[in-house]
Amino acid sequence: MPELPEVETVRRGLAPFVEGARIAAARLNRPDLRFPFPQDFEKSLTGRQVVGVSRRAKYLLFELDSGINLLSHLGMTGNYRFYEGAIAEPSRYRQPDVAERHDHVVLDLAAPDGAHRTLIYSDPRRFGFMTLFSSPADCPFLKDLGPEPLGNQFSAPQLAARFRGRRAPVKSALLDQRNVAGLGNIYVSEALWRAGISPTMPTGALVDSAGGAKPALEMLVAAIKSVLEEAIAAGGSTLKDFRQSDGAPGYFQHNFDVYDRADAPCRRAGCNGTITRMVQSGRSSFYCPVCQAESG
DNA sequence: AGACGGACCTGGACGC
DNA sequence: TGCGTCCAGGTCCGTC
Repeated sequence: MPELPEVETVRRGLAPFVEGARIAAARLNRPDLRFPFPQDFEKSLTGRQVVGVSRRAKYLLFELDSGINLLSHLGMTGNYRFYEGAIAEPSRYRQPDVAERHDHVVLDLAAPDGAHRTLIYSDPRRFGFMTLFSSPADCPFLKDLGPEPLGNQFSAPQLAARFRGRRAPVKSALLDQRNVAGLGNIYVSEALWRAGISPTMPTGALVDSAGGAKPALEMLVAAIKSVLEEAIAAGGSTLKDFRQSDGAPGYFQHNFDVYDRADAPCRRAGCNGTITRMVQSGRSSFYCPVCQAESG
């Protein structure tokens, strides 16, 4: 489900619901997701106020008034839904198609005005996980992440320094969260198409002999930013089960130029190519073999 | 360094 | 209707 735009969409939906609320009770319906919940997980949450909800890469971060933070990764199928009022009073936010047997975490919240709210984490495949941390520098999931692609630290020179002399295909390098944090299989394919770069191009071919970014790398950085910004504005992409927190699907999947468009015509003006699916490192890459260059 | 397969899981789509 | 096979937005780990 979730790459950066989907996680950001979830964050924006959740923030007004949980910020300022107190966690009156935390219930786990099983001992683990992808990993076991930490010791004292419920105890660390109970009674705490949620100060804010932020995002780093594909992680949701709930800041608590104790100084402890709850880190939540949605894996492939994780999702949050919430109810105004007690759980026995389903609201319009209810998603009838979400099986309750995959509800793994239930938080009873007390809103600032005292109203009862319920936040539920559901995750059919359980590739998601939750943990607690105090300082990002000490959190193993956060400490090695590369820059946020929509932040000021992400730039062509920065990527050039990471890519210089490397022979890994650019598709793999962009999925490596140490180079840039938050891209996944969909938006990497889309950004490479926008930049006219083949997914198999060695990253070193995007760097000139002085270690600077070639024009293609400048285009790639711009393409990553534009596709992510547009996807966030569209509420993310819904392939199967992603939902915004009000239950609405994302809309950006209608704007895919290559992802899941195998055998369809390339949309680039003047290009007569056909979108092709290939497998790299066991994952699908979609690209146009005519207009996406194999070398810098 | 990096490619690859397998691992973790469930469910939907498809072919027969 | 059912069964087998393949596929899926992510990441981690071991091996060559």
